[in-house]
Amino acid sequence: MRRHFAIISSMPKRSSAATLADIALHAQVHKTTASRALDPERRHMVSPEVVGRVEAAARALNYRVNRAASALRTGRSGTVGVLLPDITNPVFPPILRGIEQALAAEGFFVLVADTGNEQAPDQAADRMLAQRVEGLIIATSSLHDPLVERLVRDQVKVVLVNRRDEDGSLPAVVSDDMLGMKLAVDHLVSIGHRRIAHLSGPLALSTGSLRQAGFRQAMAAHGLEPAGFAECDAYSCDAGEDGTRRLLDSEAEFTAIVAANDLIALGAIQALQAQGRKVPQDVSVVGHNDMPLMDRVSPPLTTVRILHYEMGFRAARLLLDSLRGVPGTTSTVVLRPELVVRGSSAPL
Amino acid sequence: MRRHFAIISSMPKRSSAATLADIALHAQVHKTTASRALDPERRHMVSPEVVGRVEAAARALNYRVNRAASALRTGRSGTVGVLLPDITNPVFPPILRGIEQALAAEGFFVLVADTGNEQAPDQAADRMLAQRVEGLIIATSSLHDPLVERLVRDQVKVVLVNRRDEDGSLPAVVSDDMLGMKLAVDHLVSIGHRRIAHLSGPLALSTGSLRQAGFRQAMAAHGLEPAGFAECDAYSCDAGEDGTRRLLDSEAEFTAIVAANDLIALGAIQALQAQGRKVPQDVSVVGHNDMPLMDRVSPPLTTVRILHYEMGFRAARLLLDSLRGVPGTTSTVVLRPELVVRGSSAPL
DNA sequence: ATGAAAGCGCTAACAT
DNA sequence: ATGTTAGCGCTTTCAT
Repeated sequence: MRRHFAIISSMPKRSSAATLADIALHAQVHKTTASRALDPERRHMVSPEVVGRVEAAARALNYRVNRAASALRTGRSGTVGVLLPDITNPVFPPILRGIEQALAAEGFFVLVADTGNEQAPDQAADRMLAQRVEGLIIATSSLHDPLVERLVRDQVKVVLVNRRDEDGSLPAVVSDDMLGMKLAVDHLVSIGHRRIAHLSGPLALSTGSLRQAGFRQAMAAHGLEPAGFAECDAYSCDAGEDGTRRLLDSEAEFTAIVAANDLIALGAIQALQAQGRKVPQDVSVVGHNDMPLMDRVSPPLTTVRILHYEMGFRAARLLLDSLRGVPGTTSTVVLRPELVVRGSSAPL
Repeated sequence: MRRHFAIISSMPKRSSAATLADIALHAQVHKTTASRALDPERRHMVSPEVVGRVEAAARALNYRVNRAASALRTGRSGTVGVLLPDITNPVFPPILRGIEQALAAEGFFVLVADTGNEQAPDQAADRMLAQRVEGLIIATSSLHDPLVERLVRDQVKVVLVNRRDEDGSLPAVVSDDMLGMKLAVDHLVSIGHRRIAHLSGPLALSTGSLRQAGFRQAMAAHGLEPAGFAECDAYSCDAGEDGTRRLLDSEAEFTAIVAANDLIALGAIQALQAQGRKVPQDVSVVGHNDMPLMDRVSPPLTTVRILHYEMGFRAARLLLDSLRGVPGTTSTVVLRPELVVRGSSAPL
């Protein structure tokens, strides 16, 4: 096309974007030389004077390398895919931000798929692989995830974030879920609670399963039995309300609830108040995650703070290292959570 | 490479990903035919029987089209860039989700850049253009945005979301900011308030500017003068606290505040309470956006609900139409907000 | 230090 | 309905 126009007349500028050939022409060098001059990694092979000419030409023609072409040639697309279950869940934005900033610093881009309900993560992953992403960061995985297993079989570079696989064989960046629950239980015990119930997340997820195990272990360490238990089928307020109603119906007696997640905790508070039980006077509630705004809900939520941003950032770094063949990138990074005491828990 | 291996020995399967040539070989057709058979748009040119053979081969070899190659050939990358100022601001996740789902439905991918503080949106946009995104959805633009002007000059397809440009010449999907403020003011007036102050957002942004104008206009319609005004330099709790302190220092007398945004409203409540003023008994506060969790903060926030998800969804649709050359895609879509009355506002 | 040639994998245009 | 040819724009050999 452009060539065609060029023959007809000297076009005003470019009918489409400038290419290396244009730069080469303008700077009076071969396009190979132009390519080298514009790449910091290979610039040293070119005389400073030529580098100057090429850069000037690139600026004059508003040149931008065509990543589709270089991706085809080199096999590197400069993109990484991120699979999220639901970006509107407040846990994920800071994770995504950490991922994005770690990758942007190295010139990589993030392709995001919010796999939500309708669209299966499998499809999203396949489309991403067609886009030739160099690796995948997955926040959607369950303990036994067929998708993840398939990806690993296909030798796709994968890092899990916020979730881990059953046998811990995949690189993952997570918070110490067992420790988090211990912090919550220890806090409640220290202010006098003995009858403590647990609202778990989905047990098919590592977070749900590990936090439940952490709860039981922490209780046992104090010589206590769980005073009640209900599994919530999602990390949402609704699921928390529902789980709490089941807990109340079971006629379990408890003075405190440890929830697997802040949203579940908010649902629990809602359900308790609907039954006339005051939080924290009648029942203390502790969440997990310390999502944004948890200091401003009513009552302000006592919770376990997780380093979301850092989780995303380190997951991205782990993937970058793995792409560059740095050894030891199969390791799992476990971040240390901390307790944040607010108004939803009170001495018995 | 692969060719090389193939000569040495019959490799176990593929040393790298299968290509069209592999499929063609396997299905005993020319690769052009294979290409046609795998593309729904061109499948009709191929006999059903051959389509079957090709599809079987593709499945057997786990074939995925190389988008880098097809992007180079067709000039279409199947990606769209999204520029966000801060994904951790709760306004943006639902917008991003709407964008993502509208685009995914058409086989497009989203490249996200969180331009935050450090990295200029300009750089992100340039890198995206190098990636050959087919268009850009921008949520970061100010009223006079040099970046947007440059992009338009370069004929980049751009849609603004949640923000608009000064003269409304660019396609944009926004909420009716003036109407939103009228809803807030009318509500307060209807429950007896007369002395109403405004905490605006940054006036360089269309939302800040239009909401301020909407506030003044709505007040004037009731024959009222603004009882006080402060510009907040960001849409954040901190900026809201700061603005409220300035309002209080100015010794303006008011019984209600209309904030340009929920986070600013939360900051205002914080600052008022710190001065011993109760919300809503002493001062009513109305927010804007109805971010997630605004029904659970203390007191539950009266606010103006914006259709964030739909805003993102329609912005993406607008861009898709524009990419396909549908006429009339320069139009601006204005969505209708609605008032949500909760506990932060009360009769005088 | 620079240039020439080749080809990544795909699809559009042109045969047959 | 299928095949042939060519080339998108880049970077990696391999010369010079």
